[in-house]
Amino acid sequence: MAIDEVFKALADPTRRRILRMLQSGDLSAGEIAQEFGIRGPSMSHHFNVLKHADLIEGKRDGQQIVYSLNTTVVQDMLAMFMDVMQPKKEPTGESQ
Amino acid sequence: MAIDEVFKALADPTRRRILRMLQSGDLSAGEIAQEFGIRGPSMSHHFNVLKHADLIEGKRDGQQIVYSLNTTVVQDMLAMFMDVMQPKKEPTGESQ
DNA sequence: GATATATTTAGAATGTTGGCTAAATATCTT
DNA sequence: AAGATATTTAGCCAACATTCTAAATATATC
Repeated sequence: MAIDEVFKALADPTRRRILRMLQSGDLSAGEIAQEFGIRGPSMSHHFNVLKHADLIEGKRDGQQIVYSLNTTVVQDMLAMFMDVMQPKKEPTGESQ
Repeated sequence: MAIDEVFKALADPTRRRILRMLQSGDLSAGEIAQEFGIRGPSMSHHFNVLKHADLIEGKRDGQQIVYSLNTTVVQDMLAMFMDVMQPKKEPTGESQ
């Protein structure tokens, strides 16, 4: 887990939002992408950054890639931190 | 406190190291800069980013600007987080 | 007030990032 | 195996970040 990668990954609001989405459960690339006004390839890039930071993990399930949070101690702290800074919402939670 | 500014500020290893240095007490711009192989103006830029993120505060004392951590709740969490990720050292602590 | 020291501001150079489109790959269905 | 759907890879470009040098500002000292 390269600390530099983690902080760089967190520097982007889109990626932080992806992490927050995954806090409520696993989601496919498409399900995540849907919530953003961003094309697939750009989303794919964000997934890659998060994977390299070891913050998420992707598993193929049929045609889709299902992403899940890597919940190690550090990443739990991170989740905590992100909750303090910006609580996640219930319904179609969206802000930043 | 703009969350986006905070995460961007933390994205740079030089700035994280500045924060860690200040965890042990206030330091002047020069004292901080001394520890890095980076010119004054570049350091000044980093101080600015940290100030805008409301993570540090600078007060003039004679010819020098003395910087100190802004220790609010969030920033304490941040310190905690950074300690987990990368404990600070005692003597001429350096690694980052 | 002239000179020295500490820091910042301004502006340029270079590298990185985040978005895009087009094309490739993988899987599923017919 | 042809076509549809989901995702990634490759390559491009504009915007932003990090560093630099030169010059400006602020304070201290002679």
